[in-house]
Amino acid sequence: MTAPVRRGRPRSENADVRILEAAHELLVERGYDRFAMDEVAARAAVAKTTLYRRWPTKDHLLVALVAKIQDEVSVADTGDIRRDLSVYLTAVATGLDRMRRVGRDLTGEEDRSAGVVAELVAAAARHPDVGDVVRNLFARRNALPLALLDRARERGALAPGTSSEVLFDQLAGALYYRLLVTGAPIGADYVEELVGQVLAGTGATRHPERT
Amino acid sequence: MTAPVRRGRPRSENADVRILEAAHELLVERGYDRFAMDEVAARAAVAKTTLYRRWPTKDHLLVALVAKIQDEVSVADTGDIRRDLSVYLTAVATGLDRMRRVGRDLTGEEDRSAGVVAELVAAAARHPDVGDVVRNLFARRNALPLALLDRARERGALAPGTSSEVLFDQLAGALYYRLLVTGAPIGADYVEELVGQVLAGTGATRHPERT
DNA sequence: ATATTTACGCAACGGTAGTAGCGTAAATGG
DNA sequence: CCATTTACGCTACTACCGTTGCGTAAATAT
Repeated sequence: MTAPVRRGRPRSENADVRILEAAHELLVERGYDRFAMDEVAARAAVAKTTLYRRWPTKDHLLVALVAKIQDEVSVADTGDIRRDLSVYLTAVATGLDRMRRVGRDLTGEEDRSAGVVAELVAAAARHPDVGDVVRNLFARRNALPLALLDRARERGALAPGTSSEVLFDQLAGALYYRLLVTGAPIGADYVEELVGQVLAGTGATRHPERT
Repeated sequence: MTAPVRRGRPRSENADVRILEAAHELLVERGYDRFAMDEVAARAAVAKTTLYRRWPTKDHLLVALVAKIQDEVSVADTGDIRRDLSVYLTAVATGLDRMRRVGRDLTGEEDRSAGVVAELVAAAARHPDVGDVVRNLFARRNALPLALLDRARERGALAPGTSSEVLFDQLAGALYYRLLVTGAPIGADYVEELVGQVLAGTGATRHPERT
């Protein structure tokens, strides 16, 4: 798949590794907004121009980094759609909260920290190509839970007319809305109530059905 | 309520007006990220220090500006909760889309523009006090539709157990999720489907009831 | 071997956010 | 009238993002 045999001096893979490691450290230490390209270059022992040869802006670098390190959220399919969704969304909420706190932990200073998710959203809005990466990221991330909903409908656990996509928007949207906009807490009880209320209209059985 | 009779030279109200006007113009022309404080100062014929005496950062200024100019979205209560919600959410979606395009219109250049909403969300995550302003903004903005849902439940058009707040999260959340994260389009048809699916579980009558 | 191509490091630069120091202007309090 | 207090304008400064120019290093092509 990849033996392009390019002409000039090849990119230093070593530099790639060192840059991404330094960036990872720095993101965790400082958060998105206090993250400085100059310091990445210094820590990776690389000229700043080498950074910009690979990623045109700080946003591009950080989105690429997050895309690389984002942990997959596993999806269980026990046949009990209500339970499976609760478990999945709770895991997502935990992950989001951890992302939100990145850069806040080691500094006892004034809380000017990032909110990585919010910054990624802004970066996606600033640069169309970053937006593509972010949307792709979420598309891959959401594929499994969407498939879960589709299977549930096929087995008759959801009303046939309901759209999996809209259903997922209701669930994930509520979480992100609270995280990014209202700042309201997202506890296990909230997730439970949300899933219950979303599934109430779908004819989901309160107890699991087997295929 | 306010005659504090302060000691020294008073703030120039004239400067306040000129600054906010200049900022408004500049935000519309350039969008959030290309908005430059230096240029605001120049256009308002004011020293840059005068800006920073009033708002500690660019984010603070722009959030204050948006809070000031945001247009109220009116809420009709015809007794048909399904219809009222559709109308309301469509108005919100239109407003959001207009906000998203701010700064893109007059430049034929490369599309690096802002997405005011995304930047506000990021600003709220960066500065706790800006977060307070933003949350307050949304709380006021959402008061009327929430009251609409409460009245609907009281008159029996919604199942008694359903939470207005969670219900609203499903609706607004789906919109903002599409706007900020997935970038999926938000048409009138989508709003219709969303409202239908959200209300399906609430026992909302398909035709209005009168009290 | 030599030419070509691409990457690297280095240094300097322009643009923007935000800060600091200082002299001056406009208000209040005695 | 005069001291005090706060606002204003001006200049200069630091920090960071992103760019440019140039000399050098490492690969391929002939």
